[in-house]
Amino acid sequence: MSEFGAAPTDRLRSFVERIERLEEEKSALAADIREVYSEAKGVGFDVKVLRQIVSLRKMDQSDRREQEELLDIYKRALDLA
Amino acid sequence: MSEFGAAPTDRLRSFVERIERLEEEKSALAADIREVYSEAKGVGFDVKVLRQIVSLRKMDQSDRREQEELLDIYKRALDLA
Amino acid sequence: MSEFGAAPTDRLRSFVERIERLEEEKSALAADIREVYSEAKGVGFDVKVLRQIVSLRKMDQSDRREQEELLDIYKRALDLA
Amino acid sequence: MSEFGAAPTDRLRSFVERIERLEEEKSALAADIREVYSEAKGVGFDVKVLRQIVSLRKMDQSDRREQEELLDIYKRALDLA
DNA sequence: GTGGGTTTGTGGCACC
DNA sequence: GGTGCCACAAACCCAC
Repeated sequence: MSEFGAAPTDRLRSFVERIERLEEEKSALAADIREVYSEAKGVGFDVKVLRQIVSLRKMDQSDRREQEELLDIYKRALDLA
Repeated sequence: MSEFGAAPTDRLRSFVERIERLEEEKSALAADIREVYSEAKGVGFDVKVLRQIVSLRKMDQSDRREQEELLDIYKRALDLA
Repeated sequence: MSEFGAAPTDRLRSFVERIERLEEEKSALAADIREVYSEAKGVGFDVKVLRQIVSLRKMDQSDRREQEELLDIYKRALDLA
Repeated sequence: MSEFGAAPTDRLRSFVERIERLEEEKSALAADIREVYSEAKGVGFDVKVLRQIVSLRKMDQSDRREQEELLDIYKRALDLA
């Protein structure tokens, strides 16, 4: 069973720890975001709709238009409009 | 057709922008993480294996905790806790 | 370390196996569904929009109206309409 | 504002209905599974622990496979495969 | 462009 | 009754 020498092992450990540290920070931010949604909900905003808004604003405008237009066509075809 | 007044609109915008800012930071961290993997790859480590390592180190904790919890539940169920 | 007697152990095993069997069937159906989407895509339909349609049809009509109306209000407030 | 002709509309409707039928069956199975858990609970088993058991039995396979794959990758990396 | 993996969103569930 | 949690399913993204 081959194995790494001391130097590669140290480098490996270093990479892993850097990643773990960054992922910890990322998790903390995710928690912050959940908290903001929760706060918004607390003053009466609808969280689900809020998420839709954020998602829409993230989309390129022309893509959004296209998507909405396509949905409309499908909806009309199925009498859902 | 109802709509928001000026104050709720401002609050809404504020929430949305706070969320967007946090998500931006989160995305930046995700990019950082990708970069570390890329750097590791650059010195010869296998990214996929590296990801598995990180994942295993993360799992080892939660699995053990789960396991302990499971044991605890059994013990309590049998009045041995 | 306490443990179950023979009868409870059998019952437990029976429950677990029933669940596993049902989950297997559920997975098979999930695969079927993916296949239908794939087939629809193959003849030119947009899968994402298709999913939206299915989702909308699942919603109660009045709920759907409400949701859409609410989204509209938020969109107008943020000049996304 | 474009829209579908009669034939594409029929095809669309057909796809949607096939999906809805399959999803109905899937939901029914999900309900069955919930019912089995409920029944198990009714005779004194702990549902949460039961879920963990099912999950562990499922994981035992995939984890072992993952583990073997990981080993394989290492071996190939070291020209031992 | 396709597949895998990660992440996000939804729904059921228990607790309060 | 509602709120937080957790598990599952869907969407997204990257790498190939």
